[in-house]
Amino acid sequence: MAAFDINHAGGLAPAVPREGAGPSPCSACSIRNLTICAPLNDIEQTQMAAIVTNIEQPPGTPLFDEGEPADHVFNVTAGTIKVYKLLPDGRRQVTGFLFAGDFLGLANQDTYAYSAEAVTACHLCRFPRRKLEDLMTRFPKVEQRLLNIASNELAVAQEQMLLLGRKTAREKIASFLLLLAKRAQQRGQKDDSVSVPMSRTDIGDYLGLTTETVSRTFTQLKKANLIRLLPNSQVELSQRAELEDIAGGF
Amino acid sequence: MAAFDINHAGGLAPAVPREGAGPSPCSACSIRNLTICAPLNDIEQTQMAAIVTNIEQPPGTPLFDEGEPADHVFNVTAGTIKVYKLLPDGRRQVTGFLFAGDFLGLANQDTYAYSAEAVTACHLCRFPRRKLEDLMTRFPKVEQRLLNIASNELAVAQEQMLLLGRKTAREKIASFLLLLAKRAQQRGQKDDSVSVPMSRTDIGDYLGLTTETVSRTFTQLKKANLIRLLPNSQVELSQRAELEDIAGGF
DNA sequence: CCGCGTCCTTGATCTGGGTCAATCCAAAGC
DNA sequence: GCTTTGGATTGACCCAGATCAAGGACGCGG
Repeated sequence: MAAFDINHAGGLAPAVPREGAGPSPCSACSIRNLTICAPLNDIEQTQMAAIVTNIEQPPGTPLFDEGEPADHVFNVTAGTIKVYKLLPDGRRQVTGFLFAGDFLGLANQDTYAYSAEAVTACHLCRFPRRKLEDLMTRFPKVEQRLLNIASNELAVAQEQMLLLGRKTAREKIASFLLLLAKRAQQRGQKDDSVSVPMSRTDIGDYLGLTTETVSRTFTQLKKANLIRLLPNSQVELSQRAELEDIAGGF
Repeated sequence: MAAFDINHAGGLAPAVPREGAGPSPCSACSIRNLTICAPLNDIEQTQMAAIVTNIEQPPGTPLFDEGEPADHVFNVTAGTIKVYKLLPDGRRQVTGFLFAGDFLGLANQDTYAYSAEAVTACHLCRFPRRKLEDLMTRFPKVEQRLLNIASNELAVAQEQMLLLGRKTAREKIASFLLLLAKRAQQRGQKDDSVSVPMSRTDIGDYLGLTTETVSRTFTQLKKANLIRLLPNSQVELSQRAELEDIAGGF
């Protein structure tokens, strides 16, 4: 089916609507309960499916860039996306990593306020923004869901500000690993080890650190027997409770 | 009318609904076009006014604390509020300052995800959350407005992450002053000088710096003739263009 | 007008994380 | 197998901003 490995995490069934697979191609979507489609019944879902395009995004390719006209919104169905902002001299801040079920592209201006790029190979549902807006006035449930998603993201953003402004490198890395673990759990993956598909540079740009500091902090946590670095970018969280303490600033 | 000076900025007419002042006390509200009430007509506005309580908040007093049941949402009508998160050892991250017109208290959990405290004397409209939710299902316009506000705040939060993660102290202070100026302009205030009602500590906690560094950076910008520190916590932005360059990371 | 408390500023010193510079290592190709 | 290549790691050194420590200024109550 899928011609290439979508996700290091593995084991995830392709959540993509297959063309003509039934009355609503989305009914087979394994992550539907995580997305904006969650509150819709079958008939409504079909109308949603009518405006959606399924796209594939190879690793390292841009989905859109900051400043481009914000014509589409997206829903990640498989893979990992990073979103980031740049300063003129190239300094970068990754403002988030997105996984299967995450929504992307909310903008109240007519241009994107940030850039988005595939970290791993990704599948996404793409909605024309205008048409989704039309659909939202018809289905206020979707708008409610979107408001929920937005306020959730706001809470996450505030947590991230606390991290960026006030946490040490050690606390940042611990928080990051636990966040990945929590997100993976939400998607129903095993939690004995976390997939860390992004580069040290991406992690640094997410946490306000350099690659070197990220690397050093990983080794430091490894030497303290709090984590183990496994093959295939897997990280085992050996002492979850202690990591939680570090991440929480205790 | 108002017994005490609401705002260092001065010149702002009390935006508070006075009891029994007319068919809809909110119709006199000078900042209505900034708030969630903006899209409502007179009749709808009256229904909104029926669930609202006007409250006063003396400087330095808490509005609510992180973890408390999130029973109310608020709209600032005058003054300055700070919202922040704490770590167990007392490290603080101020995630935002709120001014007249700003909305506050959005939460998708049943508890507040952050604390809020008056910086200056404040007036706010308080809505019981449950009742506002009922009202939103009746007036989808309000829900739309709220989604707009939320996505706007998200964009602001991402900008702040860029600041916290990747900007220097100098760039942070320049960005901060310009943000205050922009917000003041939105509220229709003169823009030759900005009111900076919050303490150096609050500014530091907002920008991920210490008071000392904030203070030193202010003097540094002053010596470079980019700003002037005036009485009454006013700051004159003498070289706006150059400040913009610094803030933007050029 | 004085005294007091709070915040702000300034100075001296320290340090966590940045910078610069080699390796190291593993996957991909030959 | 060997080489290439792009991260990842590690080491040596540096510096922006933190920390520690005085003063200074200003608003407020008496």
